[in-house]
Amino acid sequence: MPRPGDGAGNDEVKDGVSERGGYPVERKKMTQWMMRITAYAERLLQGLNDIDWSEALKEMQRNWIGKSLGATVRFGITPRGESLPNSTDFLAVFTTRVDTIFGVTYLAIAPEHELIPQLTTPDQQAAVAEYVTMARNRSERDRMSDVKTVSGVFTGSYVTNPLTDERVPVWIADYVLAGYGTGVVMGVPSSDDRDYRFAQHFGLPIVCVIEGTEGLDNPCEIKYGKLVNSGFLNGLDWQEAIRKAIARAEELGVGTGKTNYRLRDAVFSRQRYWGEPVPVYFKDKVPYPVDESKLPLVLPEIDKYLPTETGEPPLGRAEGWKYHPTPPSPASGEGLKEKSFSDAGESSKEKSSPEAGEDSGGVYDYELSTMPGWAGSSWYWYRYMDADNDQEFAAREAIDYWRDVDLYIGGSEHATGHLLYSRFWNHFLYDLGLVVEKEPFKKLINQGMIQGVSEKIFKVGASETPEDESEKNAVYYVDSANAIPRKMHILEDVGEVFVSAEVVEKGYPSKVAERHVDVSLVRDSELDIARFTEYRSDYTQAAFVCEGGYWKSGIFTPFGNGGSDKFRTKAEIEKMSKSKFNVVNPDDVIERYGADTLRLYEMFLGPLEQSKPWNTNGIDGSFKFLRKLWRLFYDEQGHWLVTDEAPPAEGLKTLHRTIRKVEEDVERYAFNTTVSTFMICVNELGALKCHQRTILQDLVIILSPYAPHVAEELWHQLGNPASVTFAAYPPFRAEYLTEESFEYPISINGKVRAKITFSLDTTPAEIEKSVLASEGVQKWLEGKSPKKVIIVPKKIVNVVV
RNA sequence: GCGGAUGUGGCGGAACUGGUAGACGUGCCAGACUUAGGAUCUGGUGCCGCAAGGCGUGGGGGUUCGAUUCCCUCCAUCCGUACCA
Repeated sequence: MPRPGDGAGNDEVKDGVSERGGYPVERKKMTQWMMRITAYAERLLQGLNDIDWSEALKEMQRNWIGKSLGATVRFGITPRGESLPNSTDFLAVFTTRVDTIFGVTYLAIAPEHELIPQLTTPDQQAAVAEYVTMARNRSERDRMSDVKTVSGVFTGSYVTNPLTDERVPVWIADYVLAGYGTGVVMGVPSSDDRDYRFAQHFGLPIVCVIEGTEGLDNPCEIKYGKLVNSGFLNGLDWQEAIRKAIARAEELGVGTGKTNYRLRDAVFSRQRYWGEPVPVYFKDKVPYPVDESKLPLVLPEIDKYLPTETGEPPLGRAEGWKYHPTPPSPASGEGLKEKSFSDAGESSKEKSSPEAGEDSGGVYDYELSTMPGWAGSSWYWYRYMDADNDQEFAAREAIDYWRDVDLYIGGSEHATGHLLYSRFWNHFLYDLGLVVEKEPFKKLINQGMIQGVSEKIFKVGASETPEDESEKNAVYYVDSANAIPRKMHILEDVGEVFVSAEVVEKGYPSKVAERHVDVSLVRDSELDIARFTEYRSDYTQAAFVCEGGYWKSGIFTPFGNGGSDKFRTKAEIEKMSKSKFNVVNPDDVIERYGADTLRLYEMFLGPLEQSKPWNTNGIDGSFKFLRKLWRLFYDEQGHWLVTDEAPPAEGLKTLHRTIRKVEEDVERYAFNTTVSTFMICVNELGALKCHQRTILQDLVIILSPYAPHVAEELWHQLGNPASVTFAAYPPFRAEYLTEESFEYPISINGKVRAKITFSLDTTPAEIEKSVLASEGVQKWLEGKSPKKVIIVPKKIVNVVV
């Protein structure tokens, strides 16, 4: 997690604060190592088509990469009687909707745009300077949280629309982001909501170019259609118009088709201690890679894990941590400055000058920043393939054998972080020829999150503003007869007032604030006041208002309205988090029921992908199941029940039905139904009083991945010396499941009215005959003959009347 | 706004390619054994109705002999994301 003082990438900043930790983020210029993930943007996008991941996750990555197809068009800067200093005579605009170019009524540029000084006319100088300063001082956070306010300023200059030859004004607006596209937006108020708001606010003209938008209150309601008022684009469908507009722009030499990505390069430096040191040293401020013979570079010891006084990262504290190059090593010492990483898919032809860092002595400073967490997490699975290899990250044979990850089960919170970086690294390693698969994770399942159930109480007057004194010690109750809240008691010496959730729901006149309470203090939505005040000694003098009275110092004072004396909490489902006091520790469950029960219960809760609140109601079911299983082996007095008799047909049928179902379920990751299958199996074997070794031994094997501890124990009790994990999985045998007859549900007009059993060799004609003759069906026919009889073998009979 | 997902008993959920809706578990009701039980066992339990029967998978419509499942439409909830031009 980043801490104050760390560097963070764009992707690690959210709403102006660090995504993890929530620290305020400040823009600061510093030299950073970056990973050029943008070079892989297109391949990372295309690769998504080849992997079996959830659509939600793929979509998140697609959005993050943010590919947009569009065009850059150059708007000529109208001479205003003086020449521009930099001979720049146009403003380039990136747009995904060139087709609407006839609707452009202004251009908006980012407040950071470098041409602002040249574009500003003398009479607008003051206004522009003021606006730019204001926009700059607004923090990232303000700019993001306040998206509704329209602001901007006119530069005084005009540009010429190259496709229409129209003159349009240039404005500065902070809704334009300097970092995206060219930092210039062509304002089309009739087709873009932001442009529309901007034009409305500043009274700029609005020209409708999409058929059917003229006369609408807000023309942006229709964004796609045929073009109108658009010269040579008139009558074309918008997509066709884009092609034609680009062609025309290219022909005139005023623009080109262009692809843009939202994805940014990733900052790879961290100004903290714990992380892999970057194997780079500096000579005359130029970075050089550390010679391979000196790798791995190990973190030096330091006295304090804090930045140095001069603001250097913690590694700056290491005494004598310097690089001493090994004498002559022809391969080493290429200046990194000279060496450029090749673009994706191309190999670098550039060679740096060999003598750059070739030194045989001297002492140099190391890079002081360390690598981020994803330096390791982006490729670790290759180490699993060959964990003991200390020569390379994994031997070629190991990689050829294991190739990629068959199934990755992970949370969707890693969608645009770890899971994107890993794909990026893997593509890079693939390009270097070091790995054999382009995509690292063939299939990915997002497991649902186990959420917490938070309990909240309501505190009166907990807002920042000082409360009205007369309200401070007042207690209200709801008169149940007319449901009007009444002010009844003024309490003496009351520290705080808390109000039961049911009272708040019915309307409590004072301002109340929600506060989390530890879930262990709540049972069935009732707060244990005694334990709460014990745990929070600052609340010993607090009053707890319930429907029928209030508690204070352990004494209940009734209101006389017959209401409850229970203090209710409000339950809410949230992420489990210490700050929400809703964390439950599985250790408690294990302590009480054992790890197998917990494991089974978690699987039994529901589908793997679904999030659900942690609720131990029903955990007894899993526990009882394991005890029933045990009782197939031992009776209540602890006598061994297993026999070596030949297994009965019914028992074999149960066993093999279970084997089949468990196999099917594991294929579709439906562990919840697997557990219920085991429950059915044990219930049936119990009813059959089935204690034959042949059956129980196979059951133990198929159960062992799901309840490993008890399975292992029973396996040994059965007299097997080796672990059950080495036992051969029992093959499914269909012959035990053969049936001679089937009980047909007989439905009349789609409603099941009767059931009749037929042997499987009964012909449909015979079935129809006896069904129609049967009492149950005759009753519904009321003498009429049926319109139609549908017989689906081994499924259903439907009689249409 | 955009994108993704999910809606079934009191609760968690099952029903895999259209074929007995509610498996399994929990909860609840009744009973057995018990001095007792957070133990065990048996029976019942979608809703309305004394019953016959009717109604039921978020709402409305459609396809079909038959729809939780397929199509259209609307609603609700959750997650992600956003001045991205």
